Amino acid sequence: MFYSIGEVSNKLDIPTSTLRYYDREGLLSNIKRSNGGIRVFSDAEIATLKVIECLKATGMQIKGIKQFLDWCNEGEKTLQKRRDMFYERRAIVEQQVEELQKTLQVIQYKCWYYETACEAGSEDTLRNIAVDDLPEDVRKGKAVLEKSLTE
Amino acid sequence: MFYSIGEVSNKLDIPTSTLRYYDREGLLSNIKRSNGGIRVFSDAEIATLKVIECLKATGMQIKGIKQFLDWCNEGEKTLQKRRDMFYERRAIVEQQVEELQKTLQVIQYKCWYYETACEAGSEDTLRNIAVDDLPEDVRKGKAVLEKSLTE
DNA sequence: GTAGAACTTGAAGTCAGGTTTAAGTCAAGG
DNA sequence: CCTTGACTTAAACCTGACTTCAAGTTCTAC
Repeated sequence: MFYSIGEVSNKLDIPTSTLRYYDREGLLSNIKRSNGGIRVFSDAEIATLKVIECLKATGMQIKGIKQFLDWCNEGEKTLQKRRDMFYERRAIVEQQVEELQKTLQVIQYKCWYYETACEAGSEDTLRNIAVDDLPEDVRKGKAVLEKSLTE
Repeated sequence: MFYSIGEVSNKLDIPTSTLRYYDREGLLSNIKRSNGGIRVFSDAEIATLKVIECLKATGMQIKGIKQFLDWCNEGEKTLQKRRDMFYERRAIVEQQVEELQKTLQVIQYKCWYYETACEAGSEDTLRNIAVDDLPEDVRKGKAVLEKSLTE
């Protein structure tokens, strides 16, 4: 139920220096201290840290995460703000997934390209290759790389 | 066929300062100069910049991208290294997509949570909610957040 | 041939997100 | 009491990826 900073560090695989940094930045504003001044993490802080990790994974920066956590502390009058923030995050993450999948297609084309080149021992045969000679699944990747910019 | 740094900046939407920075870091080692010393970008550099953007999008850092471009300049003896690099990148990006989709599920749960709370005007009803009361598509997101760490 | 826009450089500055250091304090076991 | 390991702080430091600055040069159009 209660954890030291070292225990939390092990459990969540976050360096203690980072946990202290988060606290310094106001991300753990409700954390209790022992009489001696030592941080006492509870399940509430564990939950907060998981949300922090999640928001970080969406590319949100510490400032923005602090804003959200501050809203949480302000109570129910900020419910809409928090909802809107998550709606916005959802749109951003959906966009990121799309981008990443486009990137993956290019990488897949490159994998095919280099595998073919390695088999042939040279890039020569690949230089003037027709689209029809490409495997179905790597055409899009090549097209992304060659998309004209004057349009 | 040939472009000034400003034209490339417009076409690819990359600041001129960044293009100069890439050059300084050795990412455009083959770029020609005019008699006056002004950079002359050709389609080769445009292609290089698109690959740079792609690799950056996979989270690769400038150093690693330079390594790859150096291999390209070393000729066909580095074909395997380049192939292996792209194989590794593919694995990394596939992992990133997975992670991002897990994150998206959590965000979707949070969207549902706050939408429900906003409708009710309060978080009270949400506090002791049973898993069965959750819409199918947000259960996983909640589970990710609540996954125990002691296992 | 001159104005003004666009280019050049090296060096310094910025920003986010931590990490490290130094000097000290706390908690548990012998 | 004393050691040992985990904790505390403020402040300095670090890295990556740029960006900005200052001072000067080149290119383009008239």
